[in-house]
Amino acid sequence: MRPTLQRQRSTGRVTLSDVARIAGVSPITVSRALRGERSVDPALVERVNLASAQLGYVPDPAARALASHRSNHVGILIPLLSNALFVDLLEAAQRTLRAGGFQTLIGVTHYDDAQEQQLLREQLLHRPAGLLITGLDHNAATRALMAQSQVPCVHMMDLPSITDANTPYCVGFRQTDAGAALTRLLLAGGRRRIAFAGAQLDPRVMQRLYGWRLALQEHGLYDPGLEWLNPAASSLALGGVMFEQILRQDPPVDAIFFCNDDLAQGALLAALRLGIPVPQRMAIAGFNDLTGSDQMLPTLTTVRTPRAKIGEAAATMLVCLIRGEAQTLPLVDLGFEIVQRDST
Amino acid sequence: MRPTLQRQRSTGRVTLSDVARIAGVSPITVSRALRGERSVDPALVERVNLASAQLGYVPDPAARALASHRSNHVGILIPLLSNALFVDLLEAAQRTLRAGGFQTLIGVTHYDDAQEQQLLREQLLHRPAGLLITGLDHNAATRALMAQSQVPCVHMMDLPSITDANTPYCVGFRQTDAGAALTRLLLAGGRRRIAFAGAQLDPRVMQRLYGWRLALQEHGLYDPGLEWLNPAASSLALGGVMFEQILRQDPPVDAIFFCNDDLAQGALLAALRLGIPVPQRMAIAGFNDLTGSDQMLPTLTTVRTPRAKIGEAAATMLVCLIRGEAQTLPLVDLGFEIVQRDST
DNA sequence: AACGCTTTGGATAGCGCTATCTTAGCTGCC
DNA sequence: GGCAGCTAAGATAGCGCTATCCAAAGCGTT
Repeated sequence: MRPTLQRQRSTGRVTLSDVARIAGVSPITVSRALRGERSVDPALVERVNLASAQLGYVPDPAARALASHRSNHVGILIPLLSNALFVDLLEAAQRTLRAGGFQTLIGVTHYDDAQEQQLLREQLLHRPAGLLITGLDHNAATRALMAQSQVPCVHMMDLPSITDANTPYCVGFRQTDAGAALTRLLLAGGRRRIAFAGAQLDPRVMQRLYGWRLALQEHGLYDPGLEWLNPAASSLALGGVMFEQILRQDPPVDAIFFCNDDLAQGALLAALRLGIPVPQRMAIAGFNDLTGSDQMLPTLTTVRTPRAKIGEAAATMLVCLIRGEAQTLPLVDLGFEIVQRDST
Repeated sequence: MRPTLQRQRSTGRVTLSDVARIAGVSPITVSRALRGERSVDPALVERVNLASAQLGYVPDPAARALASHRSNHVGILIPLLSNALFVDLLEAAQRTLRAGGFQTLIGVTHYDDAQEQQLLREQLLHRPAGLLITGLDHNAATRALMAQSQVPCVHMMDLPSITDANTPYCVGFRQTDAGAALTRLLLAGGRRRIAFAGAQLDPRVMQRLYGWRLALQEHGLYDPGLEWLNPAASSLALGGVMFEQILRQDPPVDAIFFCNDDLAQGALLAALRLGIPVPQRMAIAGFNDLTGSDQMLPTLTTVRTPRAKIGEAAATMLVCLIRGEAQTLPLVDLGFEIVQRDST
């Protein structure tokens, strides 16, 4: 003979039903009142809020996810954590999502398609409310997973070159334009043999490369020999190595556009080590305006990219999509800013 | 008249029951077979695995969490993402946890107790299987939350100075010893007025400070005026500023121990800018051996900290705790390594 | 007055799993 | 041989929510 029949497996947790009992309404009304779903009599909403606050009720995310087939998770996929660029993106996005009541699931793809797909699969298991993903180029399997899942998705950093009816939601800036703008600055400074030094060779680097190419072609100064591409990961050390290589090129190069600031910083340090005067013998420019670029000797000319803004805007857009609120344009271009310093 | 009565709200998902039907056993047996719980006839396990593979069954984490009161989430709390130290820690931990089938929830506390508590609270809502937390000092409310939740927890980076019966699980190294060891290296190099430059002033910085103090006191060279502490966040720029301040101190300082490599790197750049010869006029040492320290001019003497190993070992230990497997010692000391380069 | 239409609250029935209890079968032991 | 003592499989009952259907009430229309 059991002592209590009502509470067989009580876990001590405050549930919706407890709130309903105190508020004197049915559980489903509490559910609707707290979610703001449908229209509920304001007086009842008030009573529910009171009861909920009184009991310290907090909804159970697992139960919600099970019943509604949607969790409060948002999956974020970024290529690396070792590049400060993505860390800034991530932090801004996470802060914004958290304010909206979402938990983020972070996946680091290391620029590996198979990894990306696997991470996405794991995130989708949790039936996320939304997805935030870096870049626009993903392999067919990944795209199929996203499409099948029906989960709202915002892409960060890149913008598509052509826009049509089914343009995905994107927040970023035009990498190609930024690459061309920086190159034009170097040209305006009188440089004629401007090398492009790229590492990692992800899609964004390639777009900067195209921008550089375009700007040089405009002036009839393009030479394929000026393209220095290395698929290895970007780093200070690699920047130094590439600098030494490019320095030896003949006919001599008079400026280098490094695809990322860490490479450029490494090049500046190598120049110091070798006693090469920058910018006299060689102008050096980077990309992203990472930490330390304003501290280098000489200070580094670069492109300031609005990565924190991108993270925030993408998260804000995603929250709107999830809530089904009025949509702005699917494309948000946050631009970039050339920062001219002493290295050019 | 409904066409089918069996499947009223079918979601198309492959469920445990589907697997059970194919395997010819009851759903609960499938559950047990897949989790390896209790003893299930090997022949049945085989049949279940076959059926499961055939249907492509994947358990629903939300349903599991709801029924068992435990999710496959692991909460990770770290202070910052802007310090490469924590990024390395995080990546290693996340990789290890993912391999064990766990999803990580990442919280960035920004060294703010209230934030930390709030983040922990949000993570606990998801009934995590475990927690990974940076450091040992947390305020009473945070500690109470962790204790109440009964969730296994491993602390990263620091080790407690005294160990007793209820020592928490910790993986790290002795910050104090590392601070003292680096200071002794400077002393062995003939330096007599060694300043300590600290920023952020988190517990680990303070422990390095104590180590520095101990080493100087051993030689009767301790002087409170040599302590330069700034609560601002660590950065290259701040390192430059602190270097200039310390440079003007009288009687003159002949070596500076910076609590983190970014400060030391900033100092090296400032020295270049000001034409101060390093290490002749001033020896400079850092901490953590971050990216770029081996590229600086001169290259930076520092302490290499095993952060990736710590992340991995802590995650491994946590997985053991979660699974209730045989436990190693609660304390794992992974040591550190002095890296002597040209700046001292 | 009868009819549809909209609005709002509630009853019901799960979501897909696992905790818990029960039962069937199989020892061993006097 | 009968019964405690165990083991392995299954039946049952939720975990804490929300989707869906239903009913009652309000209200304008012809």
